[in-house]
Amino acid sequence: MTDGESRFVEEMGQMLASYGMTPMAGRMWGWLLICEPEEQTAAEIADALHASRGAISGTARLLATSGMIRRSTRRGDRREYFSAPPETLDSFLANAGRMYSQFRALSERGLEAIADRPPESKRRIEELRDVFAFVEREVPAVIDRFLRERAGAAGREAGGAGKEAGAAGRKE
Amino acid sequence: MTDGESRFVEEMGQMLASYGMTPMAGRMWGWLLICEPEEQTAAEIADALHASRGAISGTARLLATSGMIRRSTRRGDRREYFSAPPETLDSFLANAGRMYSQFRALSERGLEAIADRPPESKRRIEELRDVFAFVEREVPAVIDRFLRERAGAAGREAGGAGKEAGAAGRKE
DNA sequence: TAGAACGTTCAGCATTGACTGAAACTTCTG
DNA sequence: CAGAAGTTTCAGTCAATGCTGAACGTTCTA
Repeated sequence: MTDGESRFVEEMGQMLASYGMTPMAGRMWGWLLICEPEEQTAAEIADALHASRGAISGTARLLATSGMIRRSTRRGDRREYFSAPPETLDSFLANAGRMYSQFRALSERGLEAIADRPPESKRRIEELRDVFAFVEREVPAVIDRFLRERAGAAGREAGGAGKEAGAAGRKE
Repeated sequence: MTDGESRFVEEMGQMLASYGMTPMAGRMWGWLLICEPEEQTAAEIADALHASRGAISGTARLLATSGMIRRSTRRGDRREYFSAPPETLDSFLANAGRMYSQFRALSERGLEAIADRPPESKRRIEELRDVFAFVEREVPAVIDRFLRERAGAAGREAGGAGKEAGAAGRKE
């Protein structure tokens, strides 16, 4: 792993850590986004990240459960191969979007807790609920729109080498 | 503070903590969203949350810096009053939206780190950059639209019960 | 100018939780 | 079946950090 790659992997670790995941989850995801070949075994990942097998195992489960990586196997090979193909991005974004619904739900509960207050007193938390309800609805629509536009106009942007992979009709 | 209020405050603590802030920041913000009167002194907050003065002081600075609460003073009163009026929501959302630009910037750097790779190898991280660049542009627009629709459609003095969240249009 | 009220700072404590490394478990090969 | 290769589990360690509480600094009142 080059210096630049290592820096990227480490920064991804810090970034995901700052959003509630573990540093190792960020490092592993970051590595799977840039590694070559695309699919890597647990041993290869542990080696690249200088991490223990145990850490890789637990982290792999975490990432796979939330859809951020994919695990696959090959006939006659007991090893598991991990990868972060573009499709997993959808899961990652959906995960990020979940934040909005969590806040919306929480503010609903807060509003119930002060249901007997005069209207003026409920203004703050009602605003919170309304804005999150709005964003909760609209952000997924924005992401959908991106995926659809991208699927339609393939290679509109720079460096458009291998971008024929449509976003909408993901293949296996 | 009633049981329901206490539960809300505590859950907000956990939620903001899971997104990188401290539990105390979440508790304080949650409390300022539902407390009565709207403006509270540091002493009142410390009392309500059973927290030390030191914790309130540090947390208040954190929240005020990121725009999530407002500090105000009154003539002839040395105390500071804290509040979380609806306007502060904008800062909170803008803060949340920063996540997208951080990821976009990080993936730019990752892409630079593997600039010499064959195009096929860069596909994953290019997709990451593209989708975040798109969301980074579009999400603020969505929020703006909400704020504008609300400002236009909702009479602020028409009573707190106005839960009309705007949001009518675009989704079919 | 005292004295009081309020806010801030900081060392120390306690908790949390991420990671390690070894042992147990499972699956493939000879 | 026996051994090897790979994965998971888990107790223990260690670093990170949120909070407390007391000391200090600052501003207003009598």
